[in-house]
Amino acid sequence: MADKYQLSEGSLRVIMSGGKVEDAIMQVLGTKRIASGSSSDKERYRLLLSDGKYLISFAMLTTQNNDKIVNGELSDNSIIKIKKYITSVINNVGKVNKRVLVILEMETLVPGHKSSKIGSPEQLPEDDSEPLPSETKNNTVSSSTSSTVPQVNGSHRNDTDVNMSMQDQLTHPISSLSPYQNKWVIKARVSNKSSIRTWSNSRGEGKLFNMDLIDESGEIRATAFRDLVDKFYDLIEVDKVYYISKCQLKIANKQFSNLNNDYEMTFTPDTIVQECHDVVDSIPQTRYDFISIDKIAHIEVDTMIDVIGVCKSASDVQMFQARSTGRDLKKRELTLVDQSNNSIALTLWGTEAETFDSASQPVIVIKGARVSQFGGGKTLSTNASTVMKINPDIPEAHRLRGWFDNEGISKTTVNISARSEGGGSQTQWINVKDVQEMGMGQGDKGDYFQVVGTILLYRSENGIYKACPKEDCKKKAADQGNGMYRCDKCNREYPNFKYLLLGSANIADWSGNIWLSLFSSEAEKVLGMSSQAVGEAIENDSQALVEIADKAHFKEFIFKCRSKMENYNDENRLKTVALRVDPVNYKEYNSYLISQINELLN
DNA sequence: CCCCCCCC
Repeated sequence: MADKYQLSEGSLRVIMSGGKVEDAIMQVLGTKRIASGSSSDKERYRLLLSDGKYLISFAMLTTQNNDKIVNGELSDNSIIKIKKYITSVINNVGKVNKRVLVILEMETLVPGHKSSKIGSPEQLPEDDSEPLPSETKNNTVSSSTSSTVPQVNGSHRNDTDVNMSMQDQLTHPISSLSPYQNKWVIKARVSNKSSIRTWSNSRGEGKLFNMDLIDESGEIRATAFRDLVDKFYDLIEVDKVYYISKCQLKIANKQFSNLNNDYEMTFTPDTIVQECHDVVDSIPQTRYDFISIDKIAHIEVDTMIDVIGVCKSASDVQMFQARSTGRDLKKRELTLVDQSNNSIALTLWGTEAETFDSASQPVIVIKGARVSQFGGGKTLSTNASTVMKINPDIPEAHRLRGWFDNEGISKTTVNISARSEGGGSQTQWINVKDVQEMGMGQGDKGDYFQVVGTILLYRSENGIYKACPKEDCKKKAADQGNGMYRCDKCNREYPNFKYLLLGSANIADWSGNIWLSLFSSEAEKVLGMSSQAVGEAIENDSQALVEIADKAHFKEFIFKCRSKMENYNDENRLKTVALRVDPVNYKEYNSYLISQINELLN
């Protein structure tokens, strides 16, 4: 198998003197993990690389390729094709300049175990080409890429000296920045810029803003503080490309950023930022590491993730006071769904919540949402550093749109934000006959349980009423006969009302049947219609609910219920309310059945 | 040097 491929002999000599070789075929003779600065760092790997004639030990993989080593695809003797690379000359004080090869994109042609060492490659001699003038002059770094080699022609421009000094220089890939090497210039696109934020705490006060910088090799977050905010905030514009140098690097705190970099930068008084006016198509817009929604169920709370989903529905804006700060808050909860047929709630805040419009069911792309947990389900929340894009022009968004419009729209989804009653612990599964037999509803708080049941009969009589229009008030409104509706609870009259369903259904499983009352929101799910739509249908045809209810018959759901004994006319009656109705989550239900079977076997 | 982002 290995005979199929001929190594690109001599290509290392070209590449390592700044030249360009397309799709060079090389052999990996060794891999070595580079000691990292901290335990939170991503591992970095250095390769011993041969072109059959020469070998170099200064080859590095960008961390995006690490999985190839971890999964064993890339091992000793593997033959690879180098599809995209950058070289950088690193200045070692008092020593000869060293050129490093950074592999951005590669493909494994033959795995190591199916190959053996080819030829007798020798150490590539030290760079024998004359160093570029800018390298000597600025005592700094340079690089060339396989796709865009910056032109050293600044002397013919009418720019100022400062401009020329920046633009003449060859640049350094973001993925190779580290705190141990501070002579560099990057050429990066600003993919996101925060607003100016002020802080005040025990260590002082000030203002700051962050930006996300991106190039072909990777991305990094940069922050400017205090007077540097005044100096740079207006200069830096989103989507523009800049030459940036002389920032301080430090270990990134992963808790607050989802950028794929172990480090982040801080602007200093020496920092230089200069706009790049060339047309630079090679620098990407934004990098995403999308996590499919079903996988979020297993992701640790407080992790920052990127996600893409169709906004299937959204709540209205809700206003409340923060318990801790007393501040007035506004939120809106979106339901996102993707090809995994799972859905998750995403909370937007403030202005973003107010202005969001879900009517067209747009594709939402989020970079850096925080995973949180509520009532046993997982949810997502945006924060100050989150970037949200609506219907962005990226392939993933078009693919998702196509899926949703064609099939996703009609599929039932598993809601991973669903909460189980009782403080996050699993609600007990029971059979319908047990509701009576277990003596449910004796306590004053009632008993909670869930059943899987089929609707035998949905009662259509008195299934709807005109309620107080105030949000969250469910009181029946009295028609005053003059176009006004009176709510006794709010003690006022309104010119309007809202329809609410008064659901009642008989559901059955193998063991028996039981009558349930349903909250309006849950009755809507069973009927597949909003209360308002049902109300309007009845206005046109008083018997409309009979037909609507008939469509719900023989449908199967999970009913999460509360049973409580109530006293009616001196007679005790067990009342059971379906607090929540969901499509059957077979994964969850089957694991319950399996545990039951195991119990029987023991 | 921020990094709070809230609630059910």
